Amino acid sequence: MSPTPQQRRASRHHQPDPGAGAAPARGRRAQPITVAAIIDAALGIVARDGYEALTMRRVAAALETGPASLYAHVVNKDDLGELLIGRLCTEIDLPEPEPAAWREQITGVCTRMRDQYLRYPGISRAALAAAPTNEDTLRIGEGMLAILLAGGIAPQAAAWGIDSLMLYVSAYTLEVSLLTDPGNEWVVSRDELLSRLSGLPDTFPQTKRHAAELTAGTDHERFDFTLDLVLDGLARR
Amino acid sequence: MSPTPQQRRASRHHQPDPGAGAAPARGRRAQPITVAAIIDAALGIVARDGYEALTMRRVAAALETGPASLYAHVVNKDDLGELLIGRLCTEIDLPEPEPAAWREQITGVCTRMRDQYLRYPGISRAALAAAPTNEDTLRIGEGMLAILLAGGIAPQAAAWGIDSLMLYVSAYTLEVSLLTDPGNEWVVSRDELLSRLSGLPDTFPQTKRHAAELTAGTDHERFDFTLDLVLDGLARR
DNA sequence: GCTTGACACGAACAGCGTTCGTAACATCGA
DNA sequence: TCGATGTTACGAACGCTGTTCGTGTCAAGC
Repeated sequence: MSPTPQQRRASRHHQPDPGAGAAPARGRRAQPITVAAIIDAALGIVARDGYEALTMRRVAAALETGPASLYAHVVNKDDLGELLIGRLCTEIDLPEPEPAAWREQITGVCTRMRDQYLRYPGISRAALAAAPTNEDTLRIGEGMLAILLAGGIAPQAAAWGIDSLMLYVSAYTLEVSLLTDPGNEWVVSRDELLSRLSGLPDTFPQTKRHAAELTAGTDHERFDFTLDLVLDGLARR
Repeated sequence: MSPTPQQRRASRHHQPDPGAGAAPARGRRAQPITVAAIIDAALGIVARDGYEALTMRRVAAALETGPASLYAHVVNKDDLGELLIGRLCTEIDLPEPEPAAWREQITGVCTRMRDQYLRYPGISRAALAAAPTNEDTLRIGEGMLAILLAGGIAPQAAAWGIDSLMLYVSAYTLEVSLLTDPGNEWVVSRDELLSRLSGLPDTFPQTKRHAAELTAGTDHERFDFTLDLVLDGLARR
């Protein structure tokens, strides 16, 4: 028998599984249901309608089947989320460490992760939930660790720094996704936001005075700013 | 009539509402249903069973009523989440800025937020979703802004720094909540994690070599490390 | 006493994740 | 060639969710 979804998941986390054998796949469909096909269908839904709209039933419908059929390939919905993150991480390629260019290399990886996540609005939710033993995310960690170490960062600072950076990328992209979601009632233009801050009561003196700075930042200026902040700190340790 | 939940929410965001008048509350219950009572009941559930277990039906049951009754006081579940975050933010007191002690003051506020969030596992999910115009979270922003400005940080750096810090606090607490959730299948001791990292294939050389550093950090050492990193960076601009 | 209007809530709807039992097929041994 | 075997696919159902609608029930105003 081919591995059960449970075994698949366990091996993705390098955990021994109370296992069984394996055998070739069989079936009677024109296009058999596979994990890869499920991931493809799911990513399509997330790209079009956001992570909130991702349901087992919709994935099944996209595959022209019923929801029950998915559970032969996927443990549950959380598992599917993890698989999606895994796929996204696999598509990120990591540069060979160049000691002199460690900052640019790290920024590059983070930026690629950011853009990858933003293509699938809200998927960072799954990234935040993904366990630290997932092999695909560990691959990114390995790559970033190699870059930082090559750049001369001390191992402990590098380890914790990577953690902070990946956490920040996930949180930032999740926030951006929520704030630009057209289904969100509170999405608001910069001008509107600025006028609301200026209209605050006098118990918010600093916020009113610096509303311009608080609402500043086009594109991903805020993102770059924070990355620089953290990398500056790492470089100095 | 007392304000509809919609009007309440709008005013919390300083948005004009297409309003109506107001009138004293009436009812025929021993203990009338109020927004405050709903928040209390909801926080009790989250504290005990986590944010995932927060259900309109459970909140209603705690108030000895049916779910429909809540919708006279709360717009929907997202609104309830925002109210919870608002309550938590209200309970955080902000120090009078002391220019010489700005670092300690900022760290103090972030730490209090962290501990507050951690008391209600998973609630940071709602914090990440909360709109940037919510008055209660703006209050924290105002307080931190005042501290940073008093400490001599440039307004733009202060504004973006606050953003990063609050985002990090939410993300960090969310991660910690998920990783220590006893219902989580992947929660694992430090020793177990370390042995899994060491058992990785040879395509993970750095991860295997520095498994100790990657799994290091008791209590909130990682949290303090990142805060220091960001504050160092802010101080230098 | 009667009307008015705000509050509370029972019942229901559509949709969700997940499980169970069964039907349909490919392969293998005889 | 013909079952027997084991695997895949899936219809139907369960229990739960957020939310809405219509009705009941009380306090206040005339």
